[in-house]
Amino acid sequence: MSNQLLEDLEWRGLIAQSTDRKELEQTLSKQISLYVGFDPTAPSLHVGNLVVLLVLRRFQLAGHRPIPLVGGATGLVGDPSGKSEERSLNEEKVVGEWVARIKKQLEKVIDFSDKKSGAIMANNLDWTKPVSALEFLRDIGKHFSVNQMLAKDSVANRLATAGISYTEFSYQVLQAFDYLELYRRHQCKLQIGGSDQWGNIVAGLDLIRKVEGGSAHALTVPLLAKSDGSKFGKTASGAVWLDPQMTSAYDFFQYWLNSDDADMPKLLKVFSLKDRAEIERLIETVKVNPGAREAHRELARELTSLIHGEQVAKKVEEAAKALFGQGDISELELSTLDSALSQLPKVQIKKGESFPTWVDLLAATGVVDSKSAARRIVKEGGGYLNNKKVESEDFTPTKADLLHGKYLLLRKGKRDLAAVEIVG
RNA sequence: GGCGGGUUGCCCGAGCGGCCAAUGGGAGGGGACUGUAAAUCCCCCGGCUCUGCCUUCGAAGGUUCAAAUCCUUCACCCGCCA
Repeated sequence: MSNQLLEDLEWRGLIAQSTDRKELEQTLSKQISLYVGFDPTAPSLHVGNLVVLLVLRRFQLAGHRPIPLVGGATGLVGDPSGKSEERSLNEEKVVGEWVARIKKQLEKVIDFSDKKSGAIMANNLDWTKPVSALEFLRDIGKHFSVNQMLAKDSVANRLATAGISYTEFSYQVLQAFDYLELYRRHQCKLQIGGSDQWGNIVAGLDLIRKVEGGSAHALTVPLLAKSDGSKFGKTASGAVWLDPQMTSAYDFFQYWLNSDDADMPKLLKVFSLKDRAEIERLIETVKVNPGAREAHRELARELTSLIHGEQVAKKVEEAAKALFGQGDISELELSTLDSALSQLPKVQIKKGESFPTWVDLLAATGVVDSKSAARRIVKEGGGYLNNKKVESEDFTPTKADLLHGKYLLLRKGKRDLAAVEIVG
């Protein structure tokens, strides 16, 4: 089974580098504990983090025990890997809040209830905070050669350019300490991370060998890039977050649905927990009938269900169907409309209040950033009310424009939607 | 610690006293074409009470009728020297 897991990962293109493959296979022939660390550098994880989180889930599904770790400690220090400049430190209190939020997200993907392979949540602050600086230097620091630390890519790159503080320089020691601690506490024998984490992970292996004489493994996942070379998981408005407050379930669903056809094989392999046969079938549908976007839809469904729950996923999909449907929007039933619009950004206007002008409405709902932008959009013919183009800036909607006497549907461009609701 | 170079709009990067809201590229946005895709073509891309006004060129002061452009101080970065 172990072999099968690695083979599957390989097929999915999820292995960038690993410690000795044979030994790793052997280790995986029995149930092991393995860990992945997530540093709280933001209030939420984003779809980029999801890649490695799903790999952790794949290991769990194969019978192993995952240990998702939130970096309550490492998040305070800052990982230099992949960063060209020193980062500013976040307040301890803020990081603490982020830790709590990220834990909740981890719980959505990883199963903690199962007895046999139930996950263990870890926070490196738990074992890092009690250690005094002196103890740390004597017990841990002593095992590190600065020469080797300097040779790590993450450090060397920074030395060659923007420089690095002692704080960030120490990061790899902290992460190594984590691995050692998890090895001791839970016999954790494998750490997985993005390919930029290789150096940090190996630092942990070395430490475990020196201190415990034990052997542990490393596995890294390639960093994802889109077929056009741009960074994955970024949109105009920034990263695609897992937190519904930061990226709505609707936008989350749309993100996958609108993925480039050329990226679909890769996206399916990396993000879908479906089996190989099913994924290959879906990839085939992209080739045969790309317009139907069956694969896009399936992936959007699967991931939205995973992160936002099945109920929400269904609603969001229905909303999209209704709002992008061919038919006349005014013919939608009120209940359908209620449900669909509930997923969109919305402003409310009190009954009896006069309507703002078209430009003001667009700006007020946030589909455009400012009134200037709204004017621009209208001038360019990109503003739509109830799916009909409105080209006059100071057009003012009237009651007659309301759908079911209650809603206005605003759209910018092809797919940016918002709603106005009459209340009271 | 000394000397030199740098800090420009989302990013890169021109500008080096008025013609500068600031050349160019990328990212992004709208339109056309399509499939709520890609590629391509056209257009746009600080804000507002929009023929004008306001805020931007690391920060704060100053010189000048006028500063992103000159001067002073401060902060940060990058080189070379110690």
